[in-house]
Amino acid sequence: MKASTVSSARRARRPSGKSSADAILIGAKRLFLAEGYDGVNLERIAEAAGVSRQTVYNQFGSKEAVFRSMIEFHWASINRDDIFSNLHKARVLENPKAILNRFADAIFRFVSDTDQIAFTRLVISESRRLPWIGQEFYRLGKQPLLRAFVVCIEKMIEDRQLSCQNPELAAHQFLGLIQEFIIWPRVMAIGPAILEIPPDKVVIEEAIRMFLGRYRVDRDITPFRP
Amino acid sequence: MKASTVSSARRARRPSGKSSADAILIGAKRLFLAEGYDGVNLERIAEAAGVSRQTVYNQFGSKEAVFRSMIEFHWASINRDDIFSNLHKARVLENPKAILNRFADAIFRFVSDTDQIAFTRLVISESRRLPWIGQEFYRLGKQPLLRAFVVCIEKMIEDRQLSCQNPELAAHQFLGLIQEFIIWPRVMAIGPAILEIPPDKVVIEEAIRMFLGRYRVDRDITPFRP
DNA sequence: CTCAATTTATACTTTACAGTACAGTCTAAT
DNA sequence: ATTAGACTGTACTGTAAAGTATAAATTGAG
Repeated sequence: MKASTVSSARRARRPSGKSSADAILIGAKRLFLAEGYDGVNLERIAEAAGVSRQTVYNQFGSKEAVFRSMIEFHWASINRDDIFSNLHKARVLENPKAILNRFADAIFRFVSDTDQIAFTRLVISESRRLPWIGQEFYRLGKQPLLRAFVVCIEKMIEDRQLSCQNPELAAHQFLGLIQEFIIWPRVMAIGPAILEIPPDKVVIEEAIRMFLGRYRVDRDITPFRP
Repeated sequence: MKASTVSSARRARRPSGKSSADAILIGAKRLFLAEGYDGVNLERIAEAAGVSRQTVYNQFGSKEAVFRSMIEFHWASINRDDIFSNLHKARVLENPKAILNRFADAIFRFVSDTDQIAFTRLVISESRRLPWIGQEFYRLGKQPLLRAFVVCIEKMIEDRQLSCQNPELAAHQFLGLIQEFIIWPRVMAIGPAILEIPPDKVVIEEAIRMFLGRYRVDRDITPFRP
């Protein structure tokens, strides 16, 4: 019943540079992170990519395939080395406090550079439908961060700067001390924070203080007291 | 086209005892917690409650209304006093270690007695659609627990058992030290854990040790060392 | 017993979206 | 210039689920 079957196919073979697949994934990532799997349909993803819905099907075959590719795309686009490579380069004689500070800094960069808050929400929401996404989240996200930190701790133990039986546990403890303030309040609450959280600087400072209060080796008789 | 329009309405006016509304909420809670908002339709909720779908509409009007009522029902069914009333009764001379242990215990009971893992997942998943549920979760769940704990800490400070400038921060720190192991791994991963977490006993013991290492007042010259 | 409230079964409307089909059109490579 | 392949617009199917309407049936209360 439509008057004109004319004027279709304004573009064929994407002009140049990026493939349409990339454009789709970029749009899909933004939309999925912002509104969740069920909150977005392929129409909108196509629109966001400046592409027809049919093209999305041509390239990926199904919505779930788009989602899966988007996750891979997300992890691939993170240059982990940039974020915490220098953790490994910790000089032997460096201050434990400085090392911990650097790790905390790596966490911050990781969180802000990689949409971790929205991504965490997505993982939790969809891990029932797609069990692998929780595992990938750990394998590609948290695990490398943790591993790097454990290595740091072990180095400090070797250097007799720290006394610690279980470096893995200690690493988790430090993480917990920070995430409780930085990550979870934001994951739980959309929009403005519900609770008053102290400024990041204080959180980190206090986490380090507590951590060292437990694991620092006392080089003299007086206990660690700031 | 159906042969018989006979034999309908097997029951009218629920026999006795609980109203059908309660049965619906109980079923809804189980299903929503297990499969999320979108994962369940009212047909199944009605079925789980042994009630017709129409009755669900008669009683609640819409799916979202069922969900909202289910959340209220959940919080109403938690007897907070049972879980951590004795925190307030901490005897003046009691050991800080014992008090912390009791708080950790309260967390455990809270988590296991109230489906907190599944519920947390639900809150995170649906707080975009329903922003109030995140706030309610904090107001009715975490906040009371935290408040009670802060009071404990302040009491210990008065008794000169602890030295602490910011009891609220300290409470969060202790929480973080425990939740990192007990809550979040389970929230992130459906099914078997991905990472090896130490047994709860160890986690709590180490959290207390670290907490006291930072905030315990030293009554003699020797530093706290187990 | 009778009545009114309540419940049920069934059938219907509406909406939303995944996925498919296809014909027409543009561009790049040969 | 021709052609192959990528892309588009449009229209279609199928399905799932929310929500509505209604007549029949049941039961408790008076």
